[in-house]
Amino acid sequence: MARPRSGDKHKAILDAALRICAERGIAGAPTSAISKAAGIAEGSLFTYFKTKNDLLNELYEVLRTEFSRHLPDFPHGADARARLRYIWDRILDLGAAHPEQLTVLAQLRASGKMVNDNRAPTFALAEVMRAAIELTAGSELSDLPAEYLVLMVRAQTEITIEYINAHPESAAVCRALGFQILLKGLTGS
Amino acid sequence: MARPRSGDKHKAILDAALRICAERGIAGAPTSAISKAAGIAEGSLFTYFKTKNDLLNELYEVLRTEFSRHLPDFPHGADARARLRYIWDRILDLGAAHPEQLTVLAQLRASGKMVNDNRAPTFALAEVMRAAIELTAGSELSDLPAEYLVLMVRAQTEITIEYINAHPESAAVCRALGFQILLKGLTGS
Amino acid sequence: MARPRSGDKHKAILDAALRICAERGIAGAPTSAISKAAGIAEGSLFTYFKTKNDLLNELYEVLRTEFSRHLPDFPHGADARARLRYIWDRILDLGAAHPEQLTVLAQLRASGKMVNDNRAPTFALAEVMRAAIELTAGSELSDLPAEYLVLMVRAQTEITIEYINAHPESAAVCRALGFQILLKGLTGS
Amino acid sequence: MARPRSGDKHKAILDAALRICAERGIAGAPTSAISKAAGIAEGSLFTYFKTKNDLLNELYEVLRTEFSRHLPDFPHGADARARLRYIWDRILDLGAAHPEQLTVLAQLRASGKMVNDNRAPTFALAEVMRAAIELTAGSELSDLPAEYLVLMVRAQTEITIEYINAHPESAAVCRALGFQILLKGLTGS
DNA sequence: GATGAATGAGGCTTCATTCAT
DNA sequence: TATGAATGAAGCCTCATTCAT
Repeated sequence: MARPRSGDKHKAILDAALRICAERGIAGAPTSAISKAAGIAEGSLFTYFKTKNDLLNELYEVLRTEFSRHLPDFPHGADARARLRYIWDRILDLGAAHPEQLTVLAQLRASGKMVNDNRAPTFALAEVMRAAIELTAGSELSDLPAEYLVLMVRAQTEITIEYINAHPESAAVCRALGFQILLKGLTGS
Repeated sequence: MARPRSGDKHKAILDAALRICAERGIAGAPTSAISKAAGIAEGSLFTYFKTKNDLLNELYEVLRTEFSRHLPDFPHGADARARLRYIWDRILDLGAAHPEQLTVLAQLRASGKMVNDNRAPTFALAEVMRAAIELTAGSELSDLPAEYLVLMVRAQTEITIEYINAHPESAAVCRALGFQILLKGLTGS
Repeated sequence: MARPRSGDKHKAILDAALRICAERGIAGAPTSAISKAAGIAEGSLFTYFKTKNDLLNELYEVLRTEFSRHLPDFPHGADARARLRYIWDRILDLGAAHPEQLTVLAQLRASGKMVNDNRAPTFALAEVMRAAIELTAGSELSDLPAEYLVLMVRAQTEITIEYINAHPESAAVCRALGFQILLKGLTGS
Repeated sequence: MARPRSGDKHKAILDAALRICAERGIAGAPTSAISKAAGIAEGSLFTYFKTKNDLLNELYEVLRTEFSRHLPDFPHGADARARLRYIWDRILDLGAAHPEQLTVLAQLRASGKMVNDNRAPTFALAEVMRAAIELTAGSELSDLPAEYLVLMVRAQTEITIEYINAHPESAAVCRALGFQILLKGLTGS
């Protein structure tokens, strides 16, 4: 683990925090362990983040946001179903490749320490919302707040990932049929 | 002959733990605060629970289980839809009446400290599973593991409660249409 | 371990204390463990001994004294050498049979908590002193305080037991030659 | 770059531990008292010693070893009797000057918590052994394990110091005649 | 007398944060 | 800016002792 060059320390700390939190839980992630994993001195961490809580908040934001960066060939022109499916697949891919990211995201969300000052929705979230609105348009479901629908989609993907990680042999079925349930729920077909 | 170990005190500690954890998060719930809230001395807590973790585990079990106790007039004879709806309603009721219980349950689940030695499913969980199986019978969805379906229902109820607590004005819509989505997802109608 | 009959509780506690102290050291011998080992309730211990320190002091006294009870056929008429040898042998016997007793005695002595209100010497100690005085009579060594000689004999037996317990194969040599050293030291022959 | 870990502080802690243990016994030496006596914060103690037991072990090693450092003009060329006498005198000197060191050493030895991973014998111990071997050579006593003889010499010095500290007026006699006993024991003359 | 729950003062240790170097 | 020693407030837990039953 080469010591990262000076400008990247900020990122190195976030990476280290992610790793440690994933391995040992937020409660088991002292700043000392994080700075060690980041290859810096204990005190240096506080040059980059004023408090541990600031670090955690930024980590939360990064994790929340980062996903949207990995949607290069999003099918902008396709229909709502296809666009939702695309995001569904990418999230499941991420869940398989980096389960820690989602684990930690969930832990941070549950910790009740996140500031959450009505941040801008990420690209993915915005797209999920658009798709959900389109899919429910015209039916009674259009009475539902769009944010509620977004929460629902997120919950569905999260438990699908959780289940797949615990039972990898069911990955294919859950991916396919999990989406089908989601879609039928929203469209009735 | 001696002062008997008090069942009340046992319960008082669990109640206090629930309250403190709900208010300040698990991490912000020192045993000192819990015992104080329970009206006992710091050391006494350890007469009833050998370690803090034991207390948390028992709290988890209680919360997990307790819900099933409040289903007096469960419609055993009704069809799957009605039975699922009954449970859906009761959970939402609980979420409205005691949001802490579900908050803390989620926190404990996320903490990764629960022993979870393949405990028997609660009555409610078992019924959800039965209903889900009946509802998906005959369709492709019957290929899905029943546990996955249960996770899904739980996730759906949780986010519904979360949303309602944040936006009480949408309570009615979310309760009705949230269930409709769930049902359509499972049955396609 | 049958619960001892009421009158023997005092002794049961002392026995238990001896056992626990030997196994886990004085520091690792909480009153709770002692009372449990004695088959009584935690609080009952304090019916028999006002404080833990009192118990320890009495245990000390018992251990110190008890040895003298097991000298039934002490050769009162024999010469100093034979009498000293008799005691030497009996102490080594005890050290082999009940190493805990001496271990704990040493620990208690080192703890610095013993009251030690110039207690009467035990029979054995008194005999050691008489023998030592006789053996050194007429030589320069008679200038030494008799108590010093007693300490010396005790030290010699203690380390002999310690060594034998650690290296049982040397038991015979140490017993024989250890005594020879002691005797030559005192008499020069 | 940072405040360097201070060798002084390391030593100050050991000194403080020695002092407190001597005054109040190991059991009466909380880390809080030690750090206070060392003039540092409670937490700082653990910068220098990972656990209290580590501190105690190192203290033990220091005490065990340190004595050998104060034998500047050891008479390497002299005969066994003279060399043994030299060490005997130095130990008694130490016992008079720093009785705590030997008290605590004995306490630590008795505590049963020392790691004692077959450490190299100190210079003094090695010399005692050599002298004892020379002195007993040719007699039956040469059948005795050398370690036993070392234990014996140590025991003899310890009780001599103990007695002298309790009865300073006998210092001269005990020093002279105590050694004479030791020597006669080993050589028979 | 016997019981064991109750007490609360400490004990050891961890940790976020500060600050001298 | 980087470092890591220093800090001291908690945190969890143990334990001698008391006291209601």
